[in-house]
Amino acid sequence: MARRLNREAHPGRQVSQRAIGELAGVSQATVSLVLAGRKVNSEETRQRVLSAAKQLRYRPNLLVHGMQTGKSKMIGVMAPPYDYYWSRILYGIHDTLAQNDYVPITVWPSHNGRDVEASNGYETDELSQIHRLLDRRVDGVILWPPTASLFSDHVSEFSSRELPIVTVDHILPKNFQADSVGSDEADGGKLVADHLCKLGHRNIGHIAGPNVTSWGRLRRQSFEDALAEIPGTSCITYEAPAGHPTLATDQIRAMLTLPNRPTAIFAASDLLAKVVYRVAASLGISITKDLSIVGFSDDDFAAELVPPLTTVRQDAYRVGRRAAEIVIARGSESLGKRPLHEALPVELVVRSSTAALPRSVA
Amino acid sequence: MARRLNREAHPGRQVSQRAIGELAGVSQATVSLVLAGRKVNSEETRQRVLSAAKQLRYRPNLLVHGMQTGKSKMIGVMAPPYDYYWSRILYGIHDTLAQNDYVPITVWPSHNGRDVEASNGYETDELSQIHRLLDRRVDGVILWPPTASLFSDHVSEFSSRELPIVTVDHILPKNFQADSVGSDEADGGKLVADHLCKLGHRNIGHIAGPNVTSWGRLRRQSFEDALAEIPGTSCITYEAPAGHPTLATDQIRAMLTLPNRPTAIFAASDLLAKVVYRVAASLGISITKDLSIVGFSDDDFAAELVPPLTTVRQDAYRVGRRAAEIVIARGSESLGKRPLHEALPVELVVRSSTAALPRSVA
DNA sequence: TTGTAGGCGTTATCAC
DNA sequence: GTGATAACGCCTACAA
Repeated sequence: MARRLNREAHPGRQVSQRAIGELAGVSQATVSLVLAGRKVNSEETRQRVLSAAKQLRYRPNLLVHGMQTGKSKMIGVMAPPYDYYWSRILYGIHDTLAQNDYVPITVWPSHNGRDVEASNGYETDELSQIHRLLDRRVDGVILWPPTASLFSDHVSEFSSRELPIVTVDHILPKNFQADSVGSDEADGGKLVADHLCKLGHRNIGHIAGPNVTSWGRLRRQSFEDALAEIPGTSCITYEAPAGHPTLATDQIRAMLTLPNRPTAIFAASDLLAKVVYRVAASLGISITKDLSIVGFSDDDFAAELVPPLTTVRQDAYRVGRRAAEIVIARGSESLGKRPLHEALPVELVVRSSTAALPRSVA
Repeated sequence: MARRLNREAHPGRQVSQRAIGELAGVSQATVSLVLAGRKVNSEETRQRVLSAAKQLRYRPNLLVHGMQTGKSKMIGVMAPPYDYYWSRILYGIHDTLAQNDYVPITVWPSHNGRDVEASNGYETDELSQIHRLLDRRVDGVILWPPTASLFSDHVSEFSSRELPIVTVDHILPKNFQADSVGSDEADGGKLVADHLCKLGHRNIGHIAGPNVTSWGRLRRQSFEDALAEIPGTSCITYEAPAGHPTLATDQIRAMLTLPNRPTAIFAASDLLAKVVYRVAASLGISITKDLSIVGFSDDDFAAELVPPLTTVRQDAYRVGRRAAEIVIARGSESLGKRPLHEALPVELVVRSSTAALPRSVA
C-alpha cells in the first residue's frame, strides 16, 4: 500500500455519497442510484437515502462531474473595469448563465498593471489571467475587445484548444472561429446623421472612438457615409485616443475652436459626450443654443446631464444574454459550423441636447 | 472488465502528464516530478519534459487538484448589481485573489426575480445561488449584506459547512463565526458633524440610510451622538426607505419644506445626496447659499455634481482587498479562532457643497 | 432491489 | 528514473 488509507484527510470535508450510505445503511452505489432518480429502488430505501442526504445537507460535487464529463459548467469572462454599460452586459451574462446552471469566472486586467508602461507587463498579466481560466477548464469564454483584440495572439490560447469564444462588441479575425455579439452600430450612426440633418444642421463634427475599436470604426464609417449621401452637409472628424475619454479633451477643444465651428457634434460615446459638455462649458459655448450634441450608449448619467443628452440606446443587457446563450450553445454543438455575428437593434433617444439650427446661423 | 478502457472519451480532451511523457519519452511519474520542480532529475530529462509540456501547451487540471486536496482555489462572491462603490470593492477582491491564484465566482440576485412580490421567489433564488457556489466547492465566500443579512438563515448553508465567510459592510450575528470588513462609519459620522459645526451650522438635518443596513445605523448614530455633544445644535433625522435612493424623495422634500428648514444636511450616501440636489433644485433652494450638503462614499459622480459634493471617502478598493485576504487566510487556518471585524479609515473630502452659515441666518 | 468492484482523469508517491 | 498504485467522488456493469 503506497499511502495509508486516509478517508478523513480533509477535516471540514464535504459529505459524500459514501457518508449518506453509511447513515442510511446502504451502499454508496445505491445512494448514487437513488439520487440520480432512477426508479429502480424500493420506496423505503429511497426515503431512507433521501432523508439521510437531507440531514447531512448533501450537495453533489461538480468538480468531480466536470472531471468525468469534461464539462465544468463554468464560463470564463474577461472584462474591463466596470462602467455602466459593461455592468449591464455582465448582468445579462449572469442571468443567462444562472438559468442554465453555469457559473461565470470573471477576470480583469489587474489593477497593479494598470499604469504600466512596458506593454510587456500587460501581456504577461493577460496571459496569466487566461491561464487561470484554462486551468479551471472553463467550457468557454466571453471576451471584451480591449482586453482581447490588442492581444489576439493570446486568444489563440483558447482557440487552439477549440474552446468556444464569444466576443462582445468586436469581431475577431476569421481564423479564431469566434462568435460575436454587439449592437447595430451602423444603424446607430445612420440614425444620428438623419436626426441632425432633419434639424437643419449641415456643418457637423464627429468625435470618433479609437480606431482600434470596432465600435469606433463602425460608428464613424456609418455616420460619415450617411452624411455623404445628404447633399450640402460636411463632416469633420477627430479621433479620440485610446484610453480614458478625458484624453480626448485636446481634440474636442480643437474642434470647438475651429474658425468654422460645427453646429452639431456626434460624440462616439456618452462618455465622450460628457467631455464635450465640459469643454463647451469652459469655452462659454451654450449647448443647444450654439451647439447640438449626440452621444452613443445611453449610460445612466445621460439623462442627468444638463441638458439631458440625446443618444443612441444599446440594449446592453440583451447583448450579455445573447453572448452567454451563444457560448453555451457552442458547447453543446447545437450551432452550425460558421461563426455567428449578431448585431442587436439600437434606438435613438431624443432628449434636449439637440435642437433645430437657429435661422440666424442657417 | 466492467467497461471498456476509454482513454479518448472526450475528443477535444486536454493534454495530460501522460501525453507529455509519451512525447518526451519518459514516464508520467517523471513528468510529475519535473513539473513539481523537485530537483531530482537530470538536467537533460528536465529540458525534454519541459519543452514537451510547452509544445503541447500543457496546463494542470485544477478540477482534479481540487477534488484531491479539497481546495478548489475558488471563492464565491455574492454581490448586488454594481454601482460605483461596489465595483471598486470587486476590483480589490479580484486583484487580491489573482495574486494568490484564486478565482472568484460571482453570483447576483437574478434580474428576473428583481420585481418579485412574493418574498418566496427571492428566497428560492438566493438559496439556489448559494447552492451553485457550494456545488463548485468554493473555498470561502464574500458576502454583501443586502444579499445576506435579510436571509441569514440561508447563510447557515455556508457556516454549517464551516466555510470561511467574510461580509462586507455588515456584521453577522456571532454564531455564524463570520469575519467582516468595512469602513470606519462611526468616524465618518463624527467627521461630518464636526465639519458642519465648524462652519457654524446649528440646525442640521440627516437623511439616514435604511435602518436594516449596518451603515445606515452606524452613520446615523455616530452623527447624532457627535452633534449631541455640541451644545446649541439640533438634529432632525428622516430615514430613507430601503431600495432605490430616489424612493427617499418624499422624505427629502418633507425636510426641505419644514417651517424651520435645516441649514445643512448630511445625506447618508452620495446617491442620497444626489437626490437632495434634485429636490433642492425643484424647490428653488440654492445649494451652499441656502443649504450645505454632505454625502458619504465619494462616488465617481460626487466631484462632478454642481457644486462638487463634500463627502466622506471610503477606500472601497482596500475593503475588497482585505476581504479577499481574510477569506484566503481563513482557508489556511492562519488566523486566530475569533472572527475579525476590520474598519478601514475614512477621510473627509471638502469640496464646494458646504459653506459657512451666512451671518444673516446665524 | 441491492452490493461489489472497476473505472473515469489526473496527480503524487512509494518501492524498486 | 520507472512502474505501480492510492486517492478524490461518483457512475455503472454485473453479480448476488
